[in-house]
Amino acid sequence: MDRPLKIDELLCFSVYSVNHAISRLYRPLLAPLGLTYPQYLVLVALWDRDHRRVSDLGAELQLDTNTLTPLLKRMETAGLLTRQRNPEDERSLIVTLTENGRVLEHKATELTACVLEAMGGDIEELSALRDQLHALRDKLEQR
Amino acid sequence: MDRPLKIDELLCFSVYSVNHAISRLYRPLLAPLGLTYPQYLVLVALWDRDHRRVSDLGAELQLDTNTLTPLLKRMETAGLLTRQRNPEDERSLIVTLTENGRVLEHKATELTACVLEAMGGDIEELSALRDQLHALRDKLEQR
DNA sequence: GGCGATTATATCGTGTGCGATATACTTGGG
DNA sequence: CCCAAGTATATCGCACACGATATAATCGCC
Repeated sequence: MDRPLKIDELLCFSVYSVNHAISRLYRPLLAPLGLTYPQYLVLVALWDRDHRRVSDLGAELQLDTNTLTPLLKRMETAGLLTRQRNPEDERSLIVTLTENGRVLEHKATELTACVLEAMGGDIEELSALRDQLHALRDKLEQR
Repeated sequence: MDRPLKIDELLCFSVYSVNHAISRLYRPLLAPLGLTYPQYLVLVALWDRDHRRVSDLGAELQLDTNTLTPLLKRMETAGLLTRQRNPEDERSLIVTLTENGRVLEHKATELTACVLEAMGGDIEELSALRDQLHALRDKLEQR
């Protein structure tokens, strides 16, 4: 295939494009909670496992501290979490959800249902797509 | 499924995550050409169809002028394209590739091959994934 | 032909992402 | 015990995204 590819033929563009579409889908749903989409992803990670270091969060979300530090500071200001130096190792910072941050998990459940519905509602199909994307991500990361 | 989802179970996160992985893959490949990843996508669109209005580009790339205007200005400064008011309708702006911008298409061919290889090289599989993502994007947009 | 509505682009402010660099703390070898 | 190397987070600068708003040109209706 030597012919130059059109934009809609590029897998990378379809990923780019779907990512923005998803972000636009979440925006109005998250706005009433005072959350941005990346902030919501941080919360999802913290709801699962709390009281952990910034670098742990970063490893899971694939984000470095140059992104996470200001993001977490905004979330701290919003009263969703606390940032405390680890007494065992003063270099590291422990991120812990506040009651406010924990409570949002309930509201997020409806949100997930809403997103699922917007995506067509076929869980089998969407799970398969997710697994293919994970496989692709792993391929890209192992380089 | 009432159980709260973990981050790796969310399709939206896998898309988010793959998008960043792809962007990180392209970055070092595009850096020698002086391009960012979004700028590259603009070029792909322009290589296919040149001499068109900002809003046309925006419709194809799903970007509004608040993103495109500064992006295109940077590309104009870099000598990749020109921005000229349409004489037929002075409201609109016609974007045209310069020779410099057109020439990059050749170099991009190797780049596509490199990206394909990083993604595993199975064109059938990757095309199928792309088509699923397009279907998802269309579902999300029609809301 | 004038003027309000519409359209096309631009500007502003905020929030990510990320490369490069800085700072604070800990560890390990002499 | 001291200091160089390593580690964890922070800061800086730049480039997107995008909601909200502004500006300039055109259109349509009377």
